[in-house]
Amino acid sequence: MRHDAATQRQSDRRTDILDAAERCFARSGFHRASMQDICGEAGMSPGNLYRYFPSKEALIAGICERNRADAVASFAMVDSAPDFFTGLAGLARHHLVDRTEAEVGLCAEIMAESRRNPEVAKLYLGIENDIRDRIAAMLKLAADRGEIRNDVDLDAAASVLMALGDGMSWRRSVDPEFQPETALPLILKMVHCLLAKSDDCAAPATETSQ
Amino acid sequence: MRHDAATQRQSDRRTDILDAAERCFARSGFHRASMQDICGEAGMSPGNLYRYFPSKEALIAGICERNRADAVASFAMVDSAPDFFTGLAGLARHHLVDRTEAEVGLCAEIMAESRRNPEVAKLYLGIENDIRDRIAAMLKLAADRGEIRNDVDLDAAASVLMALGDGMSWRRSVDPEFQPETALPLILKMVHCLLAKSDDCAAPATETSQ
DNA sequence: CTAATGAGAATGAACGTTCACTCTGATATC
DNA sequence: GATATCAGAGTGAACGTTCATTCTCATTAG
Repeated sequence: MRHDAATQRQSDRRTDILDAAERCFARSGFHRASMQDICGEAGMSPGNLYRYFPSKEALIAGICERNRADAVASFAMVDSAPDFFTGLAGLARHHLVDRTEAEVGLCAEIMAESRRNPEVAKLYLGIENDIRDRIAAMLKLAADRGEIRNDVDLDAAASVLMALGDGMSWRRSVDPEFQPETALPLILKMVHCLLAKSDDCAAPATETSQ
Repeated sequence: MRHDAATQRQSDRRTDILDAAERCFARSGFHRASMQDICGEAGMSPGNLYRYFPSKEALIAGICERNRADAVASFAMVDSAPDFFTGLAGLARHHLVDRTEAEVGLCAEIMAESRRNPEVAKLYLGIENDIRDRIAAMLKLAADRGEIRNDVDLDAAASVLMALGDGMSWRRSVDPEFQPETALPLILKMVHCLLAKSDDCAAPATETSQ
């Protein structure tokens, strides 16, 4: 089809623009990054950029959606983990340590923007609910398998895990002195204590530290 | 002295303005609240407001400082608590449940702003370090008293506690469905597991829930 | 030729801030 | 006691800037 080439080209252009916008947004935040900045970064004039995205809001929404896709993808590793706590540790490491400064910053930007912008809020809560569901499913599966205790409110636990992750991620983006590597083992131990069967509650105290 | 009356009056006016600004900021955020809004809320013309504060930045900084004072004050209750875990529970309840929507929102606004505004960042990190130090002191005291185990990195634990608090607070401000009351007992239990001496690790499992 | 692609100047609204001015009440002068 | 003088609280229209968005016109591809 002749269409394909043009459509593909359009899609590529959109991706280029989103890439440029992402760089600008991570650097300066949604508000301080002007369309002129983004145009400069994308090597494109404003008039032309507006042929691909109808507004700055649309750019922000586009960035959020890409972020959503990435976040959901990061759950793939969980399915291939041998047991619940190993999967959780991998997820935590990916979320808290492996992500670049820019990724963490962009994520914080989205969180902050969701407080102001209803459009972004809807997208953001969509992501969050999606992730919570996945975590809850993880917990459910682990409970069925007998890997964790079964007298805990799983939905509440999922919320707590998310709040924990958000808090750490946020702190990392705000406090340059914060060291995720130091905190991670403590967190894992804490969660282990909360969820593990009482038998092996005190077992793995400092296996990851030092 | 004749000065006193005038000085007092000036100070009162500044407080009035900060109150108005706080209401506007909590409602619309730092960026979306215009100086006109604040002037309206304060019942005052722009020209006059600028006689008391040199810029919008100065208003924001003023709000942050007041917030700092409040946060520090909330640690008073800890000193009067019978033991560590009781004090921590009170602190957590105050921080996560008792605070109004507006207070939580304003706090989130400050956190977000600190990512953009170096002035606010300095103030915010000042607050945070102050609080971390207090938490670390709490932990140290509890460790000395033998209330908690002594093989934990106390500074790291303080960071984790703060991240936990921030994460919960943030979530409350962003997700209307989030219920702090449900999550609180889980969190307390988790922290108890992390810090309590292994003997009574599994002891208070669901004492607060149900 | 015409339709898509692109550039970049122009537009208009929003906003923080300023400025020239008024109003009020106290103090000093006669 | 009445009047002139003055400080400073308060006003609100206007200014300059920033920024998202649009308009006009050139270039290129089919």
